[in-house]
Amino acid sequence: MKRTGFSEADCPVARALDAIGDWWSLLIVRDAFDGLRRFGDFQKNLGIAKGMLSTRLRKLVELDVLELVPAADGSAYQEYALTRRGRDLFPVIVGLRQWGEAHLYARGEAHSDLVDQAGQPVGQLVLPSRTGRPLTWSETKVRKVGARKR
Amino acid sequence: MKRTGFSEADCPVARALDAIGDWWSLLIVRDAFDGLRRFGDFQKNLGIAKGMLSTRLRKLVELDVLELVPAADGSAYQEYALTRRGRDLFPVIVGLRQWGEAHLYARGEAHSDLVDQAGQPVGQLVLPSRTGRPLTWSETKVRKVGARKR
DNA sequence: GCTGTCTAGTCTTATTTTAGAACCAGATTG
DNA sequence: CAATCTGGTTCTAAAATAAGACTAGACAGC
Repeated sequence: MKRTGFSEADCPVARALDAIGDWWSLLIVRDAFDGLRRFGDFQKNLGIAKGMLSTRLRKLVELDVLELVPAADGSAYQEYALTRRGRDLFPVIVGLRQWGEAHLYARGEAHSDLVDQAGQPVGQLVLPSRTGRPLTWSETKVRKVGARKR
Repeated sequence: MKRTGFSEADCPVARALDAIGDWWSLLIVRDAFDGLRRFGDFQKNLGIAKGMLSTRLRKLVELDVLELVPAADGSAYQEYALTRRGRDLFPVIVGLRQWGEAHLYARGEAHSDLVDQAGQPVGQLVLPSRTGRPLTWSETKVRKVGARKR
């Protein structure tokens, strides 16, 4: 049957997942953060079928997460570049990275790592309160503002 | 063909998406953060097919994101509770929520909102450097430590 | 400026996943 | 102790995915 959609949901989490919550989209965005920009580069790096990649890139462009720009090397080809909206996914990617790093690797198992410009490992993501105090999950709740459920 | 897997990937983002990056898992976890614990509650709230939910819950328990505990009301039923590993997904959910909120709603459109215990809206997720300075995407890079690609 | 190769796709097909409904066993309620 | 609620499992049709064959236009060498 047709896959369930959440593009109308009142919950931003549901809407976000509806937009980019499939197997490939966030991996494409991750690669874009790593500097990949060309169709062939994504295809080689991810090992994704070209048809899938084509569909996904088209959707990401439609969503204004990526945009088509003239190739940087002056050729007639085009490249996929992150938009502002795409760059705003940075915390999501980092969150997944830190969770995966913390819970999905055996001790000593090789994995890539996020570092700052000086090569120093970055800290953990922090959710600040309005006053700047770090908040944990148990100190927050979801307030329903809309009309419908959730 | 069988869906591609990334459980062996060197990149923690890929491994995390392999574990919880499907349409439903993160929505189930979101609901768990909102306090839902029973099969029927998830099923009603998400409108998910029971077969899907059953499969997803089993996988989340296997991954140790959720665990089965005796029902809080003393009945013979069981409930699904977030584990430590599940609670650590909080920043991921919040990241998706903030992105969705910022980019997927028209001005004034109703949506749910994350607030602290005093009812104050929370701030944006922050990625601090080791010294505590907030970092943007352009100030970080991925260091490859493993043997294989990415 | 012709030929071969590269890029960026589309199309086709087999297989897997999903949605939705029907069904069922054990627990709980009246 | 009969009806209903809870928490599933099983079945089927439709949709998504993977993988490879195919193609049009760009580009590079000669």
